Amino acid sequence: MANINEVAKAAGVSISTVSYALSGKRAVSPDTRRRIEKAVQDLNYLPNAGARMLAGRRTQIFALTEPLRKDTHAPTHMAFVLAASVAARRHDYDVLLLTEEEAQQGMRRVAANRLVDAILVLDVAPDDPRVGLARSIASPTVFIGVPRDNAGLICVDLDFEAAAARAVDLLADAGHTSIGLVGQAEAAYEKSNFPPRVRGAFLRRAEVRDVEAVHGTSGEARASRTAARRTVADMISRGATALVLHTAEEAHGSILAELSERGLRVPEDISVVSVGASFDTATLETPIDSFPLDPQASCDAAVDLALAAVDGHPEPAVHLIAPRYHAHGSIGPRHERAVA
Amino acid sequence: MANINEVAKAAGVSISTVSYALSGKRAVSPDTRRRIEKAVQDLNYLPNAGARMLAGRRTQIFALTEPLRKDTHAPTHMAFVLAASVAARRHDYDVLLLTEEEAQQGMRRVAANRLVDAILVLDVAPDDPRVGLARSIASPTVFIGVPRDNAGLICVDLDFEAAAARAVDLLADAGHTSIGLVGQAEAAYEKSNFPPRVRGAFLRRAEVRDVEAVHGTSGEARASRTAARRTVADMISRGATALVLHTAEEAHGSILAELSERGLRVPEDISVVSVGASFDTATLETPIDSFPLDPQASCDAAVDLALAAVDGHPEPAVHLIAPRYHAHGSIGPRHERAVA
DNA sequence: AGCGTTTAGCGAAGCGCTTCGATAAGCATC
DNA sequence: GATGCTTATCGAAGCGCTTCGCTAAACGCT
Repeated sequence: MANINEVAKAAGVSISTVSYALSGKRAVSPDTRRRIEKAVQDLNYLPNAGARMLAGRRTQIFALTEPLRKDTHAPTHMAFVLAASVAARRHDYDVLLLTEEEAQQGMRRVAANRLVDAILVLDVAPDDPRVGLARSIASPTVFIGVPRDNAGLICVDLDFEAAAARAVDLLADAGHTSIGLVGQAEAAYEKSNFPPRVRGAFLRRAEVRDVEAVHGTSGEARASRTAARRTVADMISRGATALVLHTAEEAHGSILAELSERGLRVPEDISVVSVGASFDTATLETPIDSFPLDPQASCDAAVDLALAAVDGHPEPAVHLIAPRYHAHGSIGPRHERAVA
Repeated sequence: MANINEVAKAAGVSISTVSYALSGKRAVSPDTRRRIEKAVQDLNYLPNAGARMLAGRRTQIFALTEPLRKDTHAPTHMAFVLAASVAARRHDYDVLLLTEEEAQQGMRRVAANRLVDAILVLDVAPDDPRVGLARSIASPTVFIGVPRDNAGLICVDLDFEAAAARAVDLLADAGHTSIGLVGQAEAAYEKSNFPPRVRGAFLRRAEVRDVEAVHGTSGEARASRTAARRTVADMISRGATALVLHTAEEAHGSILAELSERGLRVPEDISVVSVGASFDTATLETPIDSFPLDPQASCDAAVDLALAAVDGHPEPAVHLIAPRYHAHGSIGPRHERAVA
């Protein structure tokens, strides 16, 4: 309610001194600073957001676009939204939500509006319409995910290729010579950007390591328990002694159930490692080694890039985040066994 | 990029005329209006958000607080966030996210800040700390959910009591004399505001209709498949011929599985109706009649109330939304049958 | 003592809008 | 033709801040 004028009066200084004391952009004597700080406390002063936007060049707001697709995994998405908000707040930024239908028109609006300093794009599709939009608007835009055509864009993502390759390496190092990748539903390979990246890297690395590799999906249009189980059963009958999982939590569950029903113990009879999971694989029925999705790391990086872009140092490039490995004892040496 | 000055120049009028033409707050001649509209189009003009906030009294932004609890059901929550955003946009409002940890301090901040015109509070707990906060800040605050102490607050919620009572009525009208309510996990009766309301209304209405009623939960700390199935099994063995479900989607699924495993057909052998579901009960294995949660209706109402409060007509009261009934043929007349 | 240099603070000009009078023109009235 | 109403438009003040440029005072040098 109080404004800078009242603070200035209370502290016995001019408003410009108050402004400089608060922003730190010019030196203010320790004594004066203390008087101003006291006045700020006493009056419970916070600078008016609108005035700040108008006079300063910043709005201290990022826009965050919601997913375009209806079938986005809600908990994962929430984790990203949360991580983005927290990262933004650490830099004194707020987050404005641009939802689905409004995402595109909204991006245009808040950019022209000068309502936000930058836009963060979540849940990026391979051919995302927001790519073209980003190129045509004034606001710096950071993609959390990598569209196919990313020339000139600022993108951040987990390095799925590296994660998949390291998963293969771990298994190959343990002596496995036949590895299965249980991937997402087939439809996801069209609509989302990382499933194909995981698959590609998996197959390439298997080739390099000279291990037999098969890829199977966990459903057609959408992931299903039965499809995932069928895929696993098939892989096992074909001699796979290790599995890389790139599926949702439910599918992880049913895959582990399938293994246990076949009397296969992890890691004694079969090794399992998860890639790009959005949940905690340690709390599964059988804890699973994992290169998880890292919303926080991604969003932290995205916010840093957004800030840099706001400051006029845009770094148009794909910034990949090194995957982190969480070991939970689900990888073991290969043992000969009868096919279950 | 263009500002009101350039528009005024292009249209050959003063800036105040442009402002009045766009806001419609004073009459502008049709001819002038057309020239201004053309200039706006040509220059792709949108009024600067900061300037508008400062000069006008509105920011055209609502804050939306995220849930405080970690165990909130993500898809349901997303539905509310989405519905709130859409409702807000219909009135030319944007939505600013205040997440968990920041929810309380953030409410204070954006209120003092004048960053938002009103605050919408989601996922309200019975003893929500945001209640006291709401009373102490300047921003109008609308609760989507009903805290225990709601004196002087503006609250919106589905009328859970009415839904539960109507569910009982439907079943009693169909001739059922023993009804079970499968509720949420026990912990939810402390942490959330509506489970106890549903249970209370269920029991009271059963009393009025003179039918036998039992209430069971679907878990302790958190809902579990097995607990839900056990509760159902118990109810059936005690002679229940109808069930009211107030559980999550997964529990609905396992309850239906339990029924089908016992050879009980819906609605021939047992009637089922769902209350307060956040998902579509028509797409379950067996479609179930439902009085669903209605994020859209709730959020529409919340936004209307927020707008009224911004305009200085606050309506401190609990506004209950009449439940809507979706029939899918899961209620039938009572038939004698042997206990399964 | 006289000089330049740094330091701390002030005043004022905007940022781009909204909104309050004021005014001029158009029209009807007597 | 003077009077009073409308109607359409304009000018200017002001929203609360940031920031530029300036001025004193204080300081250090020779």
